[in-house]
Amino acid sequence: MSDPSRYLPQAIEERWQRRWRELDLDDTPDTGEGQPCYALSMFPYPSGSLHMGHVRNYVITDVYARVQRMRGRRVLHPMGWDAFGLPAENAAIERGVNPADWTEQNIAQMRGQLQRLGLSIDWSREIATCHPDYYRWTQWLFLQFLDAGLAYQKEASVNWDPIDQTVLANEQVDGEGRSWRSGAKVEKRLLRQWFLRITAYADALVDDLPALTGWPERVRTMQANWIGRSEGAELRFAVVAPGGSAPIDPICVFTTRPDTIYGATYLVLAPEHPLVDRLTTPEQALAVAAFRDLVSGQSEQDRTAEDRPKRGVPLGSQVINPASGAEIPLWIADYVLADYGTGAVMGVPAHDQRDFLFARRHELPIRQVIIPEGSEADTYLGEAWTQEGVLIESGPFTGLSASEARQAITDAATREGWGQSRRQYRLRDWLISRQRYWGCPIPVVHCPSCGVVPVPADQLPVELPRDVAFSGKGASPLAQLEDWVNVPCPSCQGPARRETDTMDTFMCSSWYYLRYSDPLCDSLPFRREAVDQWLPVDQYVGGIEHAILHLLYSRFFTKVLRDRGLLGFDEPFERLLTQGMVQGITYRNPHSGRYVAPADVSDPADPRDPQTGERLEVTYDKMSKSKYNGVDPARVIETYGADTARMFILFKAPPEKDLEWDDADVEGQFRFLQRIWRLVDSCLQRGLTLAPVAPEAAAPGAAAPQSAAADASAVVPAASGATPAPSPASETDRELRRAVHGAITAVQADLEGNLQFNTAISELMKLSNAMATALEQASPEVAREALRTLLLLLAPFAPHLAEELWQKLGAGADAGGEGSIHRQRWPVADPTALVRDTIPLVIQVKGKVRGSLDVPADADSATLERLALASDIALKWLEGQPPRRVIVVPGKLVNLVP
RNA sequence: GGGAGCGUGCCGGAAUUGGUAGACGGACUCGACUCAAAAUCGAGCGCCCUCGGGCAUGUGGGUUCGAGUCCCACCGCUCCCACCA
Repeated sequence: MSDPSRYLPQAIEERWQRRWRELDLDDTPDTGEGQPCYALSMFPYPSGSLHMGHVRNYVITDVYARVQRMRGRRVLHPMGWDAFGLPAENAAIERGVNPADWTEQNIAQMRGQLQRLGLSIDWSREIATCHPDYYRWTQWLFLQFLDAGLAYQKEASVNWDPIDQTVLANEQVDGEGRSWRSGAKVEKRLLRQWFLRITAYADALVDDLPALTGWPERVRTMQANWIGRSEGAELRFAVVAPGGSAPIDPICVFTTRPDTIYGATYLVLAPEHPLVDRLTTPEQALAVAAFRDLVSGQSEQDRTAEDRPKRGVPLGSQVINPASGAEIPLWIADYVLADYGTGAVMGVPAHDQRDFLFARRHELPIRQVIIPEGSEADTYLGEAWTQEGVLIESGPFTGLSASEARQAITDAATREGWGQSRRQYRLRDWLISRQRYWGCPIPVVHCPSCGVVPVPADQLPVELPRDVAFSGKGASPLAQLEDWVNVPCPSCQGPARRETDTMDTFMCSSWYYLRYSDPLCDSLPFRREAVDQWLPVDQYVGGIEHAILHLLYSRFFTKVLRDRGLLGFDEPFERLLTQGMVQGITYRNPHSGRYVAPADVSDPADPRDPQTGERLEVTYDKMSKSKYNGVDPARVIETYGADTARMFILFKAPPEKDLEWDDADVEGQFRFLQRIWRLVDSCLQRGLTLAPVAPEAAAPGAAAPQSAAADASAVVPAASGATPAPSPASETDRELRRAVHGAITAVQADLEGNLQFNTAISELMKLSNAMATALEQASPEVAREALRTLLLLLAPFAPHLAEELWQKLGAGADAGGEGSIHRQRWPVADPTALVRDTIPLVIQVKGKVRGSLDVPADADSATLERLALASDIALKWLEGQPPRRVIVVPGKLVNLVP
């Protein structure tokens, strides 16, 4: 028989998980009392195994959800699967398994692993993006975009991932030109692709960022940078038509510095600019062709490196500077990008460093038109002057400040018809088509006579055919399926072909949080009343890697659907927590660069390479197979239990910081739970138990509705469900009650605003330490109050242990689940318990702490000053001199300044 | 180059937002229990010291009765963007 005095998590966790499921404890109350609260984790890709990053993510959300439930709110806490994607297709190619089957198996396995963590998830709302009853609505939403003119096809130079054999969106290529998934260097290809017009919402996406005060500043800045709005002007330069040829439209440039127009001494086009051929003179044709060949052979990476020499060739034609009237030469250069602005730049060497370098290299004139205030024009410029200043040599604008001139010149251009102000964005439209099988089919048909025809809504979903041949090469496997591809046109019934590209999986994940509000709805993606009840998400938790990708796309979707009248809010996620990485201890031989598995390191205090005996370098790194530094959550749960894993991951670091996984620390966390177990056990041995709570006082929603006052402040007199305040007799009782109610106040503060689980748990430790010494001397009522409170505060963090001890102590009259600790109300602090008769008053002399004095808690400033001056401390440090100044901070300190 | 953030014991990290720096935990040391080990319990744990104290929150300055917290400069680290005109 197992020793009842020992904490054996394995013996209790599964039992409670089963019991809670029977009681439907985690069901979402769609109606009833209490404010709705939506707690959401970013849903996982079903890779087949849960890793520590998942555990951290879901535990954070779970604790949040559990606390909100105990505080009387109706909580939606769902889970689902971001189930389309390449790994399934690759498994099909490599091992011949069907992607759908592979995905289903992985989901089943991961669902089991999640359930072992004791997460309070409403599994009845589970979704998977690869199920037809989900992707039917992804397709329906795509058609909404199409209908709104926000989805279109165009031929464009796009990012091609040579490993995954598909195109990618700009957001999915990192700063080094690598695919976010495969890590391959992407290539540029000219292809006809589907885009969503996210740029139409660029202003809204930027302008609404400041209002997202519940988001980390960092994420907001990243999004603003990514959208990259800049204000400037579009200016038109007339072309001096090459001898006798037909007149050519003026060339547009975008500039943020119209004030420097008089300094424009040449104009550059991107080598790919469509006008290049027409503007090249016969003498320059060879040179231009050669240069364009050179550029097209370069990778994006080589081309955009900042420190490269700026190469280019003149086209032979001239344009007219619209402000000065000067004829200036036209060039092409590799430092001008075809897909930003107009693909054309006015060259102002004196006031743009790139233009400066280009002009020097190609001996183009450098004309200074802005000088620092109070200085004179330099005869020799060492570099471009890019800051503010005063205009010179600028016709009627000479003498204006640069900022005045920006406005004045733009106004003049508008008046005279050679330009106007313009906003430019770095953001490009979102490329959503993928040449892969395992994704949501794009629901359109290409008809030779009708063009692009949407599949009618009543024919959705366009289902993925199950049996296809996976080659992994070239076009989507769907294109090979003649039976599937050839369909009658929905419009004219003539022969037509289905679109064979599928959607970027980020399309599926851009609206899943909306579906959870109404997961079974089969007439719409969701009903307006359901989505408006639960959304926006109160607390969203996920990794920083989605700071731009998923979070930007989801904001875009929300705004479009709002404009279509499908929902009634502007932003999907009210508060966002970006949790840090979980890192594993990593051993590396600094000479060979080889990684060594922790299991092969015999002495962690002096880690040596088992082969060479060399000293190993120790770091904490993102867990990965190649570094042998992964920690398997299943193993941790088996060894220590889910409660320990949950507590550890929350305690070890603040949630948004990276967390260094260390088995020794996990051990320490287990010891804490064991101490609580023994604490309760010793109470039971002495016959101390808790009385069952009356069900009507316990059930959330059934109890008095959570009032605004109770929500806003922890420090209100005990409400329903709380024990009547015992009248403590002894000093021990008073101290214990102070510890208990101090803990309630502190934990409450840590869970409000910023979620500081680490300090909340340390408060629980302090309380349990205080109870360990005081419980036996305390009166039974006070001891019971302490026990009850400790377990209630512990319940969201260690749900199984808290429930087990709650029941052992007899607090749950477990009928219909009302007696579960997870149906109890969150404790409310009693402010009178925190009151003390005397407080320690710090005595400072000249700002240095010299001691402290016990003084009556309610003493006024004058009394405090008198007490301080009369103290031994003052006597000693003032050496009889009266202080020049006395600063009294009531309740805190007295500072004597001699 | 532009932007955001960070720097506190051996380590992870606290510090009511200007009021006793180092909460809580880990590691470590000593002690109790034990034949022994583990577990558990108790004590210690920033540095220096002549035991009165002195010095300490990356460095240097400033504001203040009082600065980890505010201001200026510098050093170092992390992340994002970057030939974006």
